[in-house]
Amino acid sequence: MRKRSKTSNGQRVTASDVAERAGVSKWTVSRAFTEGASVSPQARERVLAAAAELGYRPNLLARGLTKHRTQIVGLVVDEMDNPNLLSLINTTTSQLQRQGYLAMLLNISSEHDHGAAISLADQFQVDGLIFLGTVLTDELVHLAQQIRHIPLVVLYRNSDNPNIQVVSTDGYRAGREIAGLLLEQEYRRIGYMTGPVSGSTRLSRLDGFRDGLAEQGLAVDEVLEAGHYRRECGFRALEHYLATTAPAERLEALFCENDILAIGALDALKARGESGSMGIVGFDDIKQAASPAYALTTYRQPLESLVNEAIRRIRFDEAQPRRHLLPGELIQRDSHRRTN
Amino acid sequence: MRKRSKTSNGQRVTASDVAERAGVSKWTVSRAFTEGASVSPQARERVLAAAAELGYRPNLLARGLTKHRTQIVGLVVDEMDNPNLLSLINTTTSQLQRQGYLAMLLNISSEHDHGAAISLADQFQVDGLIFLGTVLTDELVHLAQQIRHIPLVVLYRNSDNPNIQVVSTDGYRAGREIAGLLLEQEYRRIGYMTGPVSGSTRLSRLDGFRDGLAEQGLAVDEVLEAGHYRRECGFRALEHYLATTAPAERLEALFCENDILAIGALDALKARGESGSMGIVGFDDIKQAASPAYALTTYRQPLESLVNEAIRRIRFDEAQPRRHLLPGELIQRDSHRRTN
DNA sequence: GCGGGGTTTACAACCGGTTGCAAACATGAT
DNA sequence: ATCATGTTTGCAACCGGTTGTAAACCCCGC
Repeated sequence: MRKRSKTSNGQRVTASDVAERAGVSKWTVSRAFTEGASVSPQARERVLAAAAELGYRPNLLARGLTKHRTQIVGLVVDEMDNPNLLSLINTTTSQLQRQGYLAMLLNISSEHDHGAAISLADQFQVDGLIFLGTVLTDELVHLAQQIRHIPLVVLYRNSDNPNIQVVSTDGYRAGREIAGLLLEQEYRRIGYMTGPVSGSTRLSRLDGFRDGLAEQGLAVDEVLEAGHYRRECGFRALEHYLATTAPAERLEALFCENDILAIGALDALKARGESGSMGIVGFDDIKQAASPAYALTTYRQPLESLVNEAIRRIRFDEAQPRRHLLPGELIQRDSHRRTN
Repeated sequence: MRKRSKTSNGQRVTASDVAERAGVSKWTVSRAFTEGASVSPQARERVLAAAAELGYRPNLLARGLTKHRTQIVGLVVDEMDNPNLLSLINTTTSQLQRQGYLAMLLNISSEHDHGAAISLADQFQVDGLIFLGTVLTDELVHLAQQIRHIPLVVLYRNSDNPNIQVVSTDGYRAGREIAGLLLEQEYRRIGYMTGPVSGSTRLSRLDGFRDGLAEQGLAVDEVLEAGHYRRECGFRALEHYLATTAPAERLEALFCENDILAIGALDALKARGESGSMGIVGFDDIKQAASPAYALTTYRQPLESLVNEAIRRIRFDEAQPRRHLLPGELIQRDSHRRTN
């Protein structure tokens, strides 16, 4: 038995096969598939027809080899236990696909393979790397930068490393907008609930919030520390606060760093039968936020735009690293309003 | 300015560069990097040294082109809103990476690109496709099978399509084991809580459970329908049951299809101050299950083994499609025991 | 009928590896 | 010293595309 005769019995249909079928040479086939190439309309027509009949689909490895561009983006992901991450992965990948890119998932969360994974991605000639909600160690950045000149983008997070591209939601602006919203409601005693203290995510958001309040001569009265981005943590933090603070002295409104925390907070109010006694605002606009049980007022990050911007930066590999902050959208539901 | 002189100034270090440095020919370099090739130890030594000095890393596109194997596995994912999926993606990708594979994430959840995504994966010559918790339409299977001969594996789910490889936890066996556990506790009135009725996942689990109980002459007394795999749904389902059933007639034990539901159920008991009045068993062993607040007895799926089996099937492309069911592990904590 | 300008197309070389083949070499037995 | 055997190594060809160049072609005006 022979090994795959070129034309007929072999599984793979190559450009040469199409060429033969269409009565042209394989170079013409290649040109027929590239946008601005000089091919006569009728030649292209014939090629495309032949390709369709034979079910030809170009081998992207071969193409990548010559073009030095693969349309693959490495998605470096950490913290695989953060449920919020899933929605980020979701929008990122689907947006990438829509733009003709494919995502190679590099899971950094387990053990020490940080270097190995990135190196592997490099060997596959990825067009760029997107870091998704990763705690981006300097080691990691260094690693990625020295390997080859791969465009790096940190998405959704704010890295303070100045050598790296950042595409993220403008937290400062969001904080201000939310401050404005709460001031409209004429709250005076206003608080903030924070998750893990590490994230620089928090900083800009809280800064903007502070500055927004300050414009009206107000300040953040109380910062509640929830510890983690988990419903129970938000629940307990507010529960504890309510239990230890006299009603007259309580906060009138609370901006939570995160929808998860906000929902915990709403649950805590409900559990004490005090729903509506405190205006609550979250951040992210997760699915549950829209449920009528919560009707959580929150701030939606412009996920699609963020991804597209990241892709743009990979595609054109902007010269000097710069952070790009996009505004999100305030989603007004009911939870920020007084109802009693 | 010239375009990348081959050896020195060009970014990319190729096998030829290494060859020159090591004083051998590039073919020897290639052989030094393949496992069972015939190369003299000292030649390999020199090549490896030169490669290390130059920072050579083989171009995997080129390798894939000739070897017809890429070490890339397409991970077809749907239902991107199922939080359980994240942990599946996590273990799957990290296990793949550990085995030298890379995962290309194909997000099917949005719109109509089912075909496009799979076709794209094919063009990248993926070694196989793994369907992860996907509602696997026949159209999808057909599509994937006709394109090229790509090994397909459905992971974690039980497809009833006989033309397709399935690697999954043995739900029937799990059901029996759990039945056995509950019988050991001498419960008589035993129930089952189900999520969406569609999944064939459920069937085998419930079948095994039924058969296990039947061995002792018992049956499933009550099937509670929670609707979705969400905590609130489990909560409400049990809450409603408790509210409408006289204490004397209540179930003594309840096997929930899912830890999420089980946790909802535990919360419902707690909310009524009846914690410990009903033995609860879940399925999956999610993180929360281990928390002392729940101490949920559950059944852990052998995730690593499942992935490895899937990889094995992709690598060796088993001839006839067959389903492969692996046993999981019963995790006994406290929630299945009587405490009052 | 011929030469000039613009398109199309064929060709060769290449991207960066792998692999079958045969020559070169080393080894040990006779 | 000779030969059979086994191991290394160099070479050419190839994987399936792309791209620069040069030849072939077309249309047109002179």
